[in-house]
Amino acid sequence: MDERYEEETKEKAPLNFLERIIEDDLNNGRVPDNTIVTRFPPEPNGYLHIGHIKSICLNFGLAQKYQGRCHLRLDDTNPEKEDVEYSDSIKRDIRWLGFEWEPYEYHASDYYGQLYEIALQLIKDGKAYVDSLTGEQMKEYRGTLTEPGKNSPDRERSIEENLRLFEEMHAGKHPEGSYVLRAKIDMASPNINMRDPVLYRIKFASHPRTGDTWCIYPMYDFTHPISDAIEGITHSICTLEFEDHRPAYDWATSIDGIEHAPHQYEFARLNINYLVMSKRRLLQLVKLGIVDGWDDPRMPTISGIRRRGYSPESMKDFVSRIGVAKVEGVVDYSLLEFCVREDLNKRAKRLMVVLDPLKLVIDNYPEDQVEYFEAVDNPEDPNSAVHQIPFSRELYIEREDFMEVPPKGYHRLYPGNEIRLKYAYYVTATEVVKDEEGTIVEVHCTYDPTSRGGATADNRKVKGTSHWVSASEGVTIEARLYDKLFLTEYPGQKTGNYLDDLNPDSLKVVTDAKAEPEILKAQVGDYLQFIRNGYFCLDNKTGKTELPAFNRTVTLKDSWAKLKQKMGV
RNA sequence: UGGGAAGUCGCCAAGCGGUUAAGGCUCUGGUUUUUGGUGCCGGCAUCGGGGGUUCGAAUCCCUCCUUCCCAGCCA
Repeated sequence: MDERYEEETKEKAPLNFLERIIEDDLNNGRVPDNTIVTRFPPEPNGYLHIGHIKSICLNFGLAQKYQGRCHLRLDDTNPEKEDVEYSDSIKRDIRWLGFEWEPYEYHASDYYGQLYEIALQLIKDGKAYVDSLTGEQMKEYRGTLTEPGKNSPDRERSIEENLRLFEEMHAGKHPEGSYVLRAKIDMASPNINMRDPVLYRIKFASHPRTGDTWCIYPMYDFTHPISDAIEGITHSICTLEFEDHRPAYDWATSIDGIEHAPHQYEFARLNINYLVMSKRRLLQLVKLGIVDGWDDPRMPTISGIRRRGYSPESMKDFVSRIGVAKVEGVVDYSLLEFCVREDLNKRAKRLMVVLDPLKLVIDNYPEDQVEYFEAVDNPEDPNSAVHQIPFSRELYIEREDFMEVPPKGYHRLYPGNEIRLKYAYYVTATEVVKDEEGTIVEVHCTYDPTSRGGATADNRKVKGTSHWVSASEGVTIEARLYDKLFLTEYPGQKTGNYLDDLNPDSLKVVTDAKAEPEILKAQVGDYLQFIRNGYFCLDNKTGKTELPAFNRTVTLKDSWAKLKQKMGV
């Protein structure tokens, strides 16, 4: 009825700058076959981390949105650092996120032959030369940020000589470091990347894919743009630090004979506070044994995230919420947690698990009786299944849920107070049993048989509801309580050493948590909520050995903890 | 001091000469609740500074300031 309303609901979500470019290109016929082609080009020299998720979602997402395609290209031009172990993990991680590249899987090494031919052509055209400067000398000749560089003495070497030398490099006749092939561009360029960049270096290293076929390997600035061109990439999206390389990219895609000219666009990489993301630091955490491996649940690697219990859907949602721009910012860790909680709240099966057990004895409950209560698997789901929970005279409740002398605002169990045991009965604490040291070892209470199911006919209210586990029927599990790996927003900012900011309590292992028997049905990959404690998942490594181990994905929001802190309790 | 880029709420981020300057997270009031969870309702910025153009500027121009990236035979 209201046209304006109609229009508003039809209104498109705002486009990010890349979508705008693509739509503009599409609308102006600048895209061959009207099919955009992107690529995700990781170097197989480490595990993918959460920062890569942004790039993956961008490249695959854009291709999906505009009905194009996205290639997976392993950028393997440095055999010294790369390994198939990494390639395998990269593929596993992309698939986990729900993206598929088949049949478009490529390797930069697929193009070594073509790259070599192009290099030869460049030499013949007088656009590249073999340089014998040492690394040290090259640095000197390169100049500085403010001073121009100067030409290498080899810059005017004859084409024949260059050809001969390059072929000899290829044939393995020269040792590593003796020669490189350089582009002849401009040693006085204000852009250092254009001061005759190295195209090829000699490396007598065995390549994971090409073995010992090559002893010269092409550099990124040469390989990447040409790989893009060969594959028909239309939009080559990378991070901001490559902005300075765009002229080199354009130089390479303008080489005679290269028909398709893709374009490079740069976006700001993802930064999240309280996290370290560089491959160097992640590798160090693994090597120093600070974490359990690349897939330690505290690691921001995709494999760590997966083991921690984060869902791929929540990660994609996270990426879509942070947006895409050229501003280098730092996203709040709280947004990440929000996305995980939001998704898990909708899908996690609820279970009662007591992490810090305190025995609760119901004095007026029949000694050997066991009765069952029905629990909803997921109250967020109107069609949720249900399961049964055994109840008995002796139970465990969370130690935090009882206090002998409660502070103001505490409405859990304390002497004389009545609370609800979720799904079961109302109980009132009557007596406390302590050991010699004065620690509470047992709480006694009485229950109201008419409150069966957790409500009474007189409709009287209780302020607290606790979860519980039957002492006789419950099972013991291991729970790994993960917290942030770092204590500060920007690890290392103060001392210069990020290891100084490690959180000593980033992992607490509880080996005597008590759970309702239903937990034994949990499978790897299931999303669980331990009621009032947080989201958990069965660890995907230890599986079910003696003690099933569960990893805490994230806690529930805890406004009581916040209140307590504010009151200074 | 060379080149490249960026500056809109505590954090992301829309906005593209005329809007009460979207939205999300955080924070914060209230409400619902057999999870102190969830849900629901509400609160929270004049756009890095200064000039100018214009009837009108976050949006255009000038200038200053701040931050980030670049001197691997890494990617």
